[in-house]
Amino acid sequence: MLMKYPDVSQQTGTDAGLAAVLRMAVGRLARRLRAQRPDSSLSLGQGAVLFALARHGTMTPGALAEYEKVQPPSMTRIVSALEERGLVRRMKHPDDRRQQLVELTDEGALLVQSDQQRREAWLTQRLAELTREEKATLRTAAEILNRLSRS
Amino acid sequence: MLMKYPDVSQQTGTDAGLAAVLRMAVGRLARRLRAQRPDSSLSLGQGAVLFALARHGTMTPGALAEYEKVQPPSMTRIVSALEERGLVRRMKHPDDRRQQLVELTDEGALLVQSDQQRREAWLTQRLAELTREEKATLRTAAEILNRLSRS
DNA sequence: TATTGTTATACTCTATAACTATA
DNA sequence: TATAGTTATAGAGTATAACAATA
Repeated sequence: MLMKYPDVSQQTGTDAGLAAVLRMAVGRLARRLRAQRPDSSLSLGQGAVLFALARHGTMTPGALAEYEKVQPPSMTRIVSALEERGLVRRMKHPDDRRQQLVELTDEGALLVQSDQQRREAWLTQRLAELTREEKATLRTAAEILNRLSRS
Repeated sequence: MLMKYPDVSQQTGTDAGLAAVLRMAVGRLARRLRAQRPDSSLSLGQGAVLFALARHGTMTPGALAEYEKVQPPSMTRIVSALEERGLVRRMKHPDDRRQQLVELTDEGALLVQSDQQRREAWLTQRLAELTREEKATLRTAAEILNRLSRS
């Protein structure tokens, strides 16, 4: 193989090199996941919001936007799309009428539970081919990546 | 905290649960990285292509599309954008005139080298706050993620 | 006929700026 | 005045379908 430039694996010893490799890996997998997503299912952002609501209960649109690292208008669109599909419900905040509370409907909760396996089918299949150690690495890595995203 | 539904961390014991968590983590970090990218710099896809060319030398557009998991028309756009900026050069394939070979220009190679740290600055900063063990985990995880994307 | 790559077109997702309602 | 959320608009990135050139 022609190697005009130093092998990048040597660059992962530095934070900057690791950042480069990680950025590529994350970008490539995100594109791959998007391609695998069935038409009938949810977008990456919609799925993440349902997931967050399942974890945290009701949240305001603003809190969801901050949590998912998108701007408020983007969250408006995501929540509106979910509401049109009957998966979430917007309620008035009891104390502050500027705010809203977003909550899963029964249908939304069901989708989170029952659709999760189906939506992750491709990735689940790939994961099944990994060793226990590799899966443990990814489990730990996922937590670290979430921490990075939130900082 | 209101917990209407089981904590997802309990679900990571299964491949499907890990797939769900990993998909969220990757999607969120990809959005975050996109937001951090400076205007003057390259898109995620453009950067990945320059990176691949630096690693593998010349590649055909088709090979690049397959490697980066995008459709050929998308790769045409990416390569055209890079060529307009003088970062890559398209050459005729010596044996098959239907094909082309894409190669880094000197300017492109320089950008890969010198711009890498700058483009990953935000992520590098975040990585610096991690322990050695956590960084080692991410290094290993990046390799696994790349393998997943290619399978 | 099959393959490589491009052009044409449309869709999805996101952001910034301006606006409304409430505090 | 400041804050929460929405609407309007634009930009980036991707895909599918149709096409051109070559094998």
